[in-house]
Amino acid sequence: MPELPEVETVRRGLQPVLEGARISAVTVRRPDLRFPFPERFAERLTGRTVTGLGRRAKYLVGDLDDGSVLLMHLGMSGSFRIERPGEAETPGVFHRARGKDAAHDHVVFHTGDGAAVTYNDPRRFGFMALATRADLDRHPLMRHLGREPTGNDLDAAFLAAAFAGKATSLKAALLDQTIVAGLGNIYVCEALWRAGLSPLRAAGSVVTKAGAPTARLGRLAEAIRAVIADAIAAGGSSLRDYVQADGSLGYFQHRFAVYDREGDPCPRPTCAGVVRRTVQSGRSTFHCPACQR
DNA sequence: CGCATCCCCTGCCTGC
DNA sequence: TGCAGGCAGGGGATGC
Repeated sequence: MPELPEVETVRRGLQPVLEGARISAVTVRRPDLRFPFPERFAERLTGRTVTGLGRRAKYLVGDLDDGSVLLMHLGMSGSFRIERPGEAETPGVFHRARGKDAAHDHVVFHTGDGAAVTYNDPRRFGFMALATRADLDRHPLMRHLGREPTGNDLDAAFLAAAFAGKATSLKAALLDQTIVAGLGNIYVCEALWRAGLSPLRAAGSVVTKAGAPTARLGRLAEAIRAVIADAIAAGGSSLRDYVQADGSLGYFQHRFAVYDREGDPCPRPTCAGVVRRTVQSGRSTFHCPACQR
């Protein structure tokens, strides 16, 4: 999927269209995404006004004027596009550069002022759900989510407590959404490279026996926050097959330090290592064995 | 409970 | 050029 920075960028693109807008109609063209749509999904949204569009981890969270909440997850391949009458797609919102076949347009939200917001998702790993604002934190999809990687509350002490005693790898621990909510495969690889830590190392091994935070964990927390903040600032385009509506590719042009760079020299100036690909939990890991220990 | 594996689904890329 | 196989941003279900 779009990872957290991409979801945040999508949120910022949709916000001006959806916030304050009345939903005049909802079309569900294909009901079998990752999970079935809630009962009477379209009816429950129609006529509502969107009072706010937020984000929690990789979920878009739309508040409605009756206290209900629309949760949207983009899965691996979900994207939105905006169409207004007599206007091209709105810059700043990602859409797929390829494969954005109308066959995969699964949901269309029509607003009172004539805009259409279409959800497209070829792989159908995305989904939508309804909740209520009052119970949002207790909702099954939200309840177990861990800390956001965007703020200062992600620090060494928190990671120490979360990693203490864990035999699982640092890579797997950082992908665990109940610890840090919103990190995905790309940014975990990048953050571990920035922190100089091996993804293969046991998570518990970076915590002292007393469970006290280490300097390593301080570097890791800082690296995670920095990687995410940089990607959001750059417009979140980590995905080569996403473009902004003006055609620019954004952040992907930077490429990454290690992600998808197997065999390339490690970009750290003082390092002579070569980026290596391994598989952890069935997913690719990229790291430099020379400077990530 | 912690942890690893498998799977959902479609499209793109590589190699034969 | 066609086709088979591998791989992809996520994360829930299952089984040890």
